[in-house]
Amino acid sequence: MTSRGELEVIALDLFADKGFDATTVDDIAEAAGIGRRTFFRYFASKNDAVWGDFDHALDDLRRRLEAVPEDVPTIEGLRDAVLAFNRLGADQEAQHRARMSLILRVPALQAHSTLRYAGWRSVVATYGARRLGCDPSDFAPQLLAHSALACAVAAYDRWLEVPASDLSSLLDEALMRLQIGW
Amino acid sequence: MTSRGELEVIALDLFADKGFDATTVDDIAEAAGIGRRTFFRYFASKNDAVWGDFDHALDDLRRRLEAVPEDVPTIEGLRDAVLAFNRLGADQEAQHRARMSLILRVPALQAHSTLRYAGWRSVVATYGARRLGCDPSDFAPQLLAHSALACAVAAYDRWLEVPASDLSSLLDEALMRLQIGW
DNA sequence: ACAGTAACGGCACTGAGTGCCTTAGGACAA
DNA sequence: TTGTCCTAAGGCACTCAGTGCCGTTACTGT
Repeated sequence: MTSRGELEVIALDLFADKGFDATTVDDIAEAAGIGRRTFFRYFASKNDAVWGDFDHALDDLRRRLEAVPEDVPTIEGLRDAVLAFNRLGADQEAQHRARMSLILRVPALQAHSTLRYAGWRSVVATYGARRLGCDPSDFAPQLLAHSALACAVAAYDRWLEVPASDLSSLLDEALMRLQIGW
Repeated sequence: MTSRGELEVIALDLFADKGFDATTVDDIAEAAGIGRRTFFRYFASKNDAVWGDFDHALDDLRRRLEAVPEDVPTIEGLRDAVLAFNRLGADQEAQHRARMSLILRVPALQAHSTLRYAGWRSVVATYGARRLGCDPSDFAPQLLAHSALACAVAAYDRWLEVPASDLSSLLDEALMRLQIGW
């Protein structure tokens, strides 16, 4: 009996070892001692194994955004929430780097990430709509969500590029740009 | 003898007819009267058939950005170039809508688009670096490129969502936001 | 002990993408 | 005309992700 979390660790280890593309689902299943078919009961795709329980993590972001007081300006509240959402303990840093390096650097995962980011954008658009007094499907909150995501991804990309960099600072800098414009 | 362009038209027709996922490469090859193997000599993947000659189109954007005069503010020059790049003749509108609808609405293509967008971002980052007096790999031009792409994609998304909308106006509005901030 | 239910996983299939190798056709020199 | 070379074409066989179907195992409550 292997839990979803354990399976994720096994997969991540193999990806780190052999690379994502060179690791087959058979490899993961064999390493975990489960059937190949069972892997696909835990994860909809090989790609998804890298994302852990992202939907659950999004609940955290959603709660943080819902808790932003009305008197805090929209973008400042967004920035605070995104920074808190992406804050890591020193012990998680290496693991998170490995995970994000896969997501942002392996073409197959880079492509797949777009589908996962849609959930993130939806959460941000809902917050934006509340603050702007409109519907989440309106142009403004959608544009805000796309733009905020762009800032976050650019910050992550930079963080991976520069080993000594601080993720929080980069996110802060990027989202400050979102606020003040170019 | 079928050219790449003709093959693209055949593929797009089939995608419109049966849907992207339900159309196999075999279907396309058969409709074009070529071998399945030959299809993959024209396009690296089924996804790429939707994109036409995007690399060639990017050359156009690159030239427009290179031609932006020094005395035009960075974001204004970017906005002018992006608007011109995305200007359509009335005869191309329906076709472009169909193409972009596939790219932005079919999950497989939505995912794949990220890889194509990288080229677009690279062009914009190069422009940004020139105007900011730094390297294209620096944080600022990368952030600018990510942010500008977010605006463009959000505008396209809205354009597809609202049948009567005007793409140029939406791009203009989104890139204006990039300039003035939130 | 037994029926019901959910997880497990084997099997066979589809479809994308790839490497290898053969063949057809056009260009060109002798 | 004939031989040579080169390139586009494509057949074949393979890998691998993902899926539907179905039998089996194991755990639950009665």
